[in-house]
Amino acid sequence: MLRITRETDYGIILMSALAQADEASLSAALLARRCRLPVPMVGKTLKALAQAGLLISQRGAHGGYALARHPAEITVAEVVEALEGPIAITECSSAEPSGCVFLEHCQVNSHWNRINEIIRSTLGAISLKQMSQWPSSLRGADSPVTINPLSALLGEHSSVQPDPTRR
Amino acid sequence: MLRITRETDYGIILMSALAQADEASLSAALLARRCRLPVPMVGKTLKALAQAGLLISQRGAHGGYALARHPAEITVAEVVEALEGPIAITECSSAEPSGCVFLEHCQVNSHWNRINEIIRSTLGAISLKQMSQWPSSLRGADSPVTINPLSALLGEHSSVQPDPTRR
DNA sequence: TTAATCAGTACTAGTTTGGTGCTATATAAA
DNA sequence: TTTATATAGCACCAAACTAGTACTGATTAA
Repeated sequence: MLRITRETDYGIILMSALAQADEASLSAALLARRCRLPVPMVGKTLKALAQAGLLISQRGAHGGYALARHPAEITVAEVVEALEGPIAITECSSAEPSGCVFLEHCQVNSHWNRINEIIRSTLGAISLKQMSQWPSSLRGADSPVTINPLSALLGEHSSVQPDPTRR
Repeated sequence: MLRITRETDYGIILMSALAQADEASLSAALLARRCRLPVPMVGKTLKALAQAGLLISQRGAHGGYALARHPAEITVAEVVEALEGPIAITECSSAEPSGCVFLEHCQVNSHWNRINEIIRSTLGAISLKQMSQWPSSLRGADSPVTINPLSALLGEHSSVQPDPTRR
């Protein structure tokens, strides 16, 4: 648990595929084939990403989707927030009022806010360029974000590869 | 989004209440009253936490629940995992095989594993004792966990208190 | 024996997720 | 101008999950 939705998973995969594609723009159908993902969901996901301004769409023949910015300047946090809304680990971590009248004597709320901030900045410290490269090159310092808890761990953790299956 | 369930939220609040209670043991009904949470959900949540070994339950009159260990030695990660199962930000980050046959040429999977590890160790670096204290005392160094991305941010971020409502 | 209290299970309404289908609109090229 | 190719925008659906309720049984102190 504590999981991103499958659509967000798709979103990251698709954006990564665009980041490392030779072509400037790719159609939804081609992207689906290249990433081996179901076509309808790919269309839906790309639409949402375009609406959020992370992709630029071109209609009509020879149309398709292209990254709106350089992959080093798009963060994982942006993609997650485009597809799931603001990152909020609890109801009370979100920007909108949650309607809880007990906040004033809630001891754990501010701690969750801090935890939320760490998660947000962790995801904000990883660029699409990094996500689109194979693990060994993750150490490259092309992230645009300065606060970077990720860097504290990179290279110190033995990369855990738990199981040989996906989806 | 990217949210813990409300039951987990309750779980942390309840464990924190136990951590700072004068009594060694509290009944579900009393805890519910003290935390202003719905009684049935409190009972359900406490049962699950006891089953996971984080609480010790005592049946019968004058029974109730008590922390199984010292609050400084119980982490937020443990509570989350007790109520939601293993922390896995994607299907493929979990320990169980996900059945995805494309893992071998999935570029983003290993990156998610690293992100997952950061989130897990962030939650594993925060003790119940810390959660049960008011924000200013969070800086105290009583966490049993050595790898601590939290420490990189503590004291540097201005505490954001977004909205005055909860639940 | 009795009242208090946890254990276990089953159930339900509502929401979210994952996915499908259809129609409208835009565009390049024949 | 027509046609094939694409995206845009809905509306819809089944399955799963979440949050919460209800009830019965077991345990224990007084």
